Amino acid sequence: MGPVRAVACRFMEVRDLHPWPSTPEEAEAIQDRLRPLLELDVPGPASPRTVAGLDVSYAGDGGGTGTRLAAAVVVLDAATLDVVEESVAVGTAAFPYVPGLFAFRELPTLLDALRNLKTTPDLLVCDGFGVAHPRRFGLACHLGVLTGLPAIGVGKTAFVGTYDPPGGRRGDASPLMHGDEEVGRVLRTRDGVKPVFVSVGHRADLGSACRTVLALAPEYRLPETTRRSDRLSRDALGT
DNA sequence: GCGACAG
DNA sequence: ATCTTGTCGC
Repeated sequence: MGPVRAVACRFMEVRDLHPWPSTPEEAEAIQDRLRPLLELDVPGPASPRTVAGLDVSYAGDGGGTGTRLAAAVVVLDAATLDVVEESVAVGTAAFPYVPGLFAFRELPTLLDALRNLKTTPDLLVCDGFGVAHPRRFGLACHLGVLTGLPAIGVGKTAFVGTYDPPGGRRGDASPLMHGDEEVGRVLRTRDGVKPVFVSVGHRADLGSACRTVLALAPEYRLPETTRRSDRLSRDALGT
């Protein structure tokens, strides 16, 4: 029983705990039920050897249910940024787009892509947020709990929270505050370029998450993990 | 009450 | 997310 099973079994186990939601109320209830399973106070992967980037592309309108989509996972060697493994899965949007319930749209197809992986990555880098979420349970949290793997989120725009603009140089960061809690960090990955929003999802700490994101983004604003998975998912749609 | 709101 | 032209800059 190899790594493939480790991911697949984890998903099956959790999926059996609840039916797929058909209403926003049911979806919120699932988030509330899974949130206690989060492990947030553990030191994140200090130096992950392999890091998986996940992203989804849509064909046509990306608002409703049933839209065709492609989910891609690209595993990189964290030290060299070389591609270790790739996986793509096509499917349909499993839920309408509702801010705060975004994960339910692409989760099934993302898990399909993860299931086909032979590698068990040391860290999942998701497109979106972790605990920087209205109910502290964004996509990175959901994926982390379902797979049992350390997971973080990297968002391109703010969702919840307030912050002061970080310094203008690469590496500068400022806390993303929600109430009196630091739910994430606004991190500048390139001099003079719009920062990204990093938050923890599962089994990771914010400091390690930011260091890893910086290491993954030596040249461009977005980490190579998301750039690679974005390209792969786009290609899979044929467009 | 009204608007804003990850991808 | 996706629909889209040209344009400024490294």
